[in-house]
Amino acid sequence: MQLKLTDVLAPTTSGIPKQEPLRFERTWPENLRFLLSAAYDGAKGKAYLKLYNPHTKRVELLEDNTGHLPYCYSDLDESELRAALKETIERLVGFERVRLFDALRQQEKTMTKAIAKDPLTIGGRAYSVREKVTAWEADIPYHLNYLMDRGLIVGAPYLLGEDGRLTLYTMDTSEAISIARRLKGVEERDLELVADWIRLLEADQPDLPVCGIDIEVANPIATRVPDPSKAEDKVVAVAIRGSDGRKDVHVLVEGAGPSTVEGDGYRMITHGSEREMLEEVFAVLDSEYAVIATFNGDDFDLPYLRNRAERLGIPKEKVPIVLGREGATFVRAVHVDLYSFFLNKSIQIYAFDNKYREFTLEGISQALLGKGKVKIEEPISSLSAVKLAEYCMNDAELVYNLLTFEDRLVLRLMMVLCRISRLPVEDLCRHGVSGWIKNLLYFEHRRRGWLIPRKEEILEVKGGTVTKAVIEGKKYRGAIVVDPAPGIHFDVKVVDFASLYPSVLARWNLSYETIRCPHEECRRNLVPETPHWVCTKNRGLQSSIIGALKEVRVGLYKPRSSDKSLPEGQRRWYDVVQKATKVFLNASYGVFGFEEFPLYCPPLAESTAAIGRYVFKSAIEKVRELGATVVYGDTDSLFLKGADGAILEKLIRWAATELGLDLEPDKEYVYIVFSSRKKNYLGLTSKGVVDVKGLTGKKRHIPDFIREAFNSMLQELANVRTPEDLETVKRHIADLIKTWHRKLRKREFELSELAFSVMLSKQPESYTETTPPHVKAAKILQQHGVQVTSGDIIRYVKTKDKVGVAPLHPSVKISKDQVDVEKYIEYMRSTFEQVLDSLDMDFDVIVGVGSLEQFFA
DNA sequence: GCGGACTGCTTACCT
DNA sequence: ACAGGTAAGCAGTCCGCG
Repeated sequence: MQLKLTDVLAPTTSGIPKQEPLRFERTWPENLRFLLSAAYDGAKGKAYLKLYNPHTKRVELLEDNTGHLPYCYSDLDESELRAALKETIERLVGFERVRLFDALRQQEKTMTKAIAKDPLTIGGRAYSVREKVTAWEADIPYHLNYLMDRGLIVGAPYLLGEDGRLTLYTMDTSEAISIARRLKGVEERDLELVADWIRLLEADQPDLPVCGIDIEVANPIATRVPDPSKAEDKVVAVAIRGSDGRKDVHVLVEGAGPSTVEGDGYRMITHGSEREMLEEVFAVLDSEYAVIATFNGDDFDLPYLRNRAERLGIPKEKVPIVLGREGATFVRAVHVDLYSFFLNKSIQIYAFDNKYREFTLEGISQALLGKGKVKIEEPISSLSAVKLAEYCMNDAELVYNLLTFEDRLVLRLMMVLCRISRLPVEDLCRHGVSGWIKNLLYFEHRRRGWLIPRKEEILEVKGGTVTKAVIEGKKYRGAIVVDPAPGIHFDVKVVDFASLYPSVLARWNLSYETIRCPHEECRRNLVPETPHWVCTKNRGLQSSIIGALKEVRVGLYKPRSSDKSLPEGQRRWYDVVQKATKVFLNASYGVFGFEEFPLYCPPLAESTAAIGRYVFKSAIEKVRELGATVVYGDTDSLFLKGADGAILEKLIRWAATELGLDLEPDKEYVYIVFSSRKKNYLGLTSKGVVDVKGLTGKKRHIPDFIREAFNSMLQELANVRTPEDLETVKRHIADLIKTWHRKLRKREFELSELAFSVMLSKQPESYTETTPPHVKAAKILQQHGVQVTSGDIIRYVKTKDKVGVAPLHPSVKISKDQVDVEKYIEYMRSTFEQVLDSLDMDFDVIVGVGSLEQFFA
């Protein structure tokens, strides 16, 4: 059955005119610039912008000429403010009465705007305005405030006028609206917002000159990481890998004169003087690249270089590094810290599909590039110049590759995320997805002339939650998981609601200002299972903006990312946009249930989940009414048996008309195996892939030995097409279990195959309640002088001795005899049982527990 | 003093 | 520092047992 929903329900996206191929390095007007970042120049007391000029391939700095100043709002009047701000009054320029829209109370409000000479007067000092009076919008970093007030979006192209004015350079609004109009499901009232997203996401992009850098420091104590704030030790190597082909590694060889040697695919430049070496490096970093990437440069490389330069007496104007409170950047380039970017959970999960686990250069590079660091046996300070050069160059190469692999995927992803969040790249890298959404919503408030509410205000006006979570300690009830029907089921079809929570947000007008709004007449518009109501008079801010983003993702970028008729380069770009929008949509509900989010609104998060449950339950009921069976379901997906094409079509049409939501056919399983456990199943999809969810056999911490044994079972299961095939395959599975079991018994394994690898999520000392095995192993490592920190993956094997575990590490000697084989058999048993249960098989019977055969094995 | 039942902690997963 | 829901292993504790 091939149900083509789009044919039934809505016009396809093929009705949308295809864009001309994306325009990289095409002919742009002479005054075209790309906005890369904004910053504050403390010395001049002014904001400035970093603009990339694609014609000269250089970054230009544009100082503010609008007279913009830092400010915040207060509900006191001028005289009250003057009295309260006596200590800092000379740093204030003045006060203005302003009218703003108070969205919480849905009414205009008069506020006093306190305008300051510098950002620290607003916040950051003991006498700052926000310390002395209740202030609004006083926590926004000044450079972000500046971008918001000028409506400027980083990552977007602008035309630079003679007067320094910047005009967004994109397709016309009318053109964007005509595209928006053809997307299905876009309401007339949201057309403009949808068009705005399209303009922004379709805008041209430059091929920025980029590089990756890495430094090495000679520290006398090998186990201690050098302190960048002191920068006491010499910088012995700096490597730069650039998109212009530069592969330079500068190495300090004291006593020797300057020389340039061609290394293996790179240039090694030796310096007799550290100072001269750094000056030469600084000159390159101050002019050649628009984007400079590091791995942990915010916390190490850049502050180290900056402070080391100062120690060496290099004049300030020759050091292009700017240190800020949150990190570091360059004067004429933007800094991208890949470490903090990859640390971002949303990036890890949604953009990279959980492909990397560890947040080290080695771990991430291995997972994404299939390459790693150069192995060295000695400490940095005792490496030969050539070895050091090779090591440092390789790291810079990895950094560069991480930024640029797959057609600059990461760089493009960052630039799209900047466009969506309206953040500069540096800020984007440093903040989590809640920071991104915060900035987007703040920006929209400013655009509309709305006052950004204070966190306490929202809580006071909107109140808390009323539902009870299933998990103790959670704030409200979440999604429903249907009990799976245990056993093997043939011909199962899955349908799911496309981006359920964002759709609910959009469809039910959910926003912090529309939930429990002040209008009496809206109180009847209740959210199921709660006493909350939703505004019927005004369109919610975040409801419309997230809704619009969802429409462009679903209507444009998702289909285009897999549209084989498009050129590959273009498809890749659409995949980047598709990924970036996914990250935003996925987080758009959760942030409102996150206490630290400045627009935290418990009833809003609670209502979103409640409507999600309502929708889900209604769908289950509808399935039954249509005569099919729900064999499993989780949050937004339904696994159906006995649902033919006609039933699916009816179901989907029902969801569209009755709920206004997209229910989509997802996978089809030839067969699927459920135990009684939720979030645990295995099935063969119609595409011939064995899909495994949640089973221990696929968890990443388990020993390779067990995973391999489990995978060999999956290979067998891939051969099952009909119930008849099952018996043969079950026999094969029994055989293979016997084989793997025998291998374990006879100790035919390498220690490394038996290693559990579990992440240490805190410092070992911080485990006060219990001492889990991986923590025991970590503590043993410490006793052997091995450094362990939070975030490390600890590898250990289970042993027969009293401790029960031994870390697997070169510095700890263990032998195969120490292994507790019984424990591993037990682990293997429980891993397999999750599947065998439902196939009417029994691990113990297969391996013959208590049998003579086993006794003599 | 010992073992089973139970609870809470921890990690990894699913949506 | 997006959310809640689920599974599993293990450490530690409670409880019964003349």
